[in-house]
Amino acid sequence: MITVKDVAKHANVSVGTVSNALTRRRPVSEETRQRVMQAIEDLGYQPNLLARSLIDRRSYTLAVVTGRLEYYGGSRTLVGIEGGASALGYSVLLHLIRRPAQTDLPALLSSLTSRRVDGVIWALSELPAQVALHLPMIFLFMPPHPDRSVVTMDHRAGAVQAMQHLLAQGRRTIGLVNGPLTWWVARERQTGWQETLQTAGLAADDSLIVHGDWSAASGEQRMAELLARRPDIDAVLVGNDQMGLGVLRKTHQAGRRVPQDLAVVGFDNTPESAFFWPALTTVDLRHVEIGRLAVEQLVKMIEAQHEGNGASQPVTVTLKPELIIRESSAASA
Amino acid sequence: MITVKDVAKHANVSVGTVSNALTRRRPVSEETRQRVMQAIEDLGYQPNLLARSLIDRRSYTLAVVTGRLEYYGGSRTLVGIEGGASALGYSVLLHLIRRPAQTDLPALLSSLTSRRVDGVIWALSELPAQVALHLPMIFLFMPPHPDRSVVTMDHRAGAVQAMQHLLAQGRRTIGLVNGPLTWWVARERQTGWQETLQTAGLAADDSLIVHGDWSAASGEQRMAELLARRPDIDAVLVGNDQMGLGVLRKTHQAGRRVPQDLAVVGFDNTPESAFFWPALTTVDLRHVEIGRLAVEQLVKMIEAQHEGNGASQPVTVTLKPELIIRESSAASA
DNA sequence: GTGAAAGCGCTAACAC
DNA sequence: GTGTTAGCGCTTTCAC
Repeated sequence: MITVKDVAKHANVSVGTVSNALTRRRPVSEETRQRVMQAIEDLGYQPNLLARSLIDRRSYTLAVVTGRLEYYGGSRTLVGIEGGASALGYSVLLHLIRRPAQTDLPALLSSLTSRRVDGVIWALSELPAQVALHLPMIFLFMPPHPDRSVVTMDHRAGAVQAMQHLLAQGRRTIGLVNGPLTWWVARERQTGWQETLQTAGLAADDSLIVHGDWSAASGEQRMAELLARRPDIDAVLVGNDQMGLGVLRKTHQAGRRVPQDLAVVGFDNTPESAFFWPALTTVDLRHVEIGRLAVEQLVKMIEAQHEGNGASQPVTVTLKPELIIRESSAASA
Repeated sequence: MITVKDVAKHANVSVGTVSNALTRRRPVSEETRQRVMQAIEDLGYQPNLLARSLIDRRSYTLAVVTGRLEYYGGSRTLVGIEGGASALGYSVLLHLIRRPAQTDLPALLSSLTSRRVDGVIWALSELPAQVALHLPMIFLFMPPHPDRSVVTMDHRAGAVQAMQHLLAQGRRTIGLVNGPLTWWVARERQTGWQETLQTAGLAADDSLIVHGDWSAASGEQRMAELLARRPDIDAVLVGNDQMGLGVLRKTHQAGRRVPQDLAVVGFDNTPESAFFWPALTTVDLRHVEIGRLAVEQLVKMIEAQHEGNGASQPVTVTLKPELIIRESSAASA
């Protein structure tokens, strides 16, 4: 492995000059710069970023801790994070947590600080017991909190939008195929569903609610139960598009037409949802933007801390979702 | 930030002893070990892995270079890679390449060596112009090659399996909705399609082939064209499940029943495919296993190199896919 | 078994 | 502008 020393010798300069030529932190005469560059070229020198990090006390690395990539939201958010990070000159260290409950979260966190990551994006609804205070962190998929920097989406508003749309289409008995209530987003959407019904003077009865696990499989199963219990429903709000797929399938099997007999609205706006049968009306959750915003916010915090301004004030950013109207929620025949 | 020095002082030992107590590379008396551990606890010491890496000349970090996560295969493979890596004590540095053609691949590679990653998993069909020879690398989504270590899937065999199944169900005029032929996997599957037809004494006419871009949208469009040109088809082999979704939708719109009038088989075995209408027969590509195997192979290469055995011989691992039979390919009525 | 000192590859501070 | 040297936090000789 070839080092600054070799380059310095080859270019007939000192190691300090090589460093200066490379980082431009101090001026170097154009002529020697050329010579250094030539030497670097000749020797195929690759600076050791680890050594530099040791001095700079920063690694230009961000860690992202997230859950199962099969959830569309998590996967898209990761895309946004990676894009934002590489645009800002940071690398991304990826940690996928399959079973948060069985995972030693504090140990993970200390492994991250050992690797001297500059910041962490915590995209997992489970929180680590205690957070290293000096490490800049952004939390996703979580309610706003005064002590934490959070980038989040107004899921409740999304549910309200979807419900108002269904009401406007003449629907009156609207079921809810939700995800598990252990998820904050699921609780928020349920509140939105409930509030809208109550405001409209309609019953938000518990018998209208079932809970899946976000999978298409569970959507199908839970929809069967809902249909058996409340055959009178004329619409369903579904926690995500994947469950929406299962709901559509079960509805067909039950001999009901969508949207004539039953309207369906999902969440996520996956690319596939436009090609379901019929095309699914859905709430776009702007996952990629969330990821990008999270990185930008995090990098701001890192820079601030590095300028010596100490830990910055927690910040909350809340995005509004967008309703995408397609065939599955057209007015009843 | 607190260092070995602080710990040493606090425990009344030398820094060397702290290091030995921590890494167990050299024996330390039980009594002093306890004292050191206590000091670490007291001070909340976090060893700096960067400094350690500088000496060890290894970072226990793997880089994965891959494309768009919206492709199911890429996303699942990443899950396998991360799982394998963390099981073996390695971290994963993620690089998502949106536009391979516009990306400076050699620059990316040298940034990786600058970060002193121990190895690279190249899960991108585009190759970097020249590869640093000393850096262990595994290539995915690529044909076997004598100079490269490749972990791959026998896509041709997958296509053959699917085609033989369709023939066994009595289908005779089988279209192909493929991905772009710029992708090796698409070329392989097309060869499998063609060979099976020819072996069966059936025409593998070009008019039976259309090419989408792997999206559901393109599946729908291309299927429309295929149906217009060859209304006589009684089955289609589709390059992936997402396009399969579009194909199903267009087929319904055209008033054809699946599977009675037309059988459909996809590739990938996405969880959703079992909930398409009707449930989609598909070829499982075992993406997670590919990722896991790739990491295991890579780590072997890294260890070998680190033991001083020099660069190891290139290895090729080829997995066989598995056909998952569902409703969409049942025998014609 | 433990301490002192050298050194991994680099940048920063201080000379000139 | 450039060279020299100390030192980032750690491991690893080499003494004892």
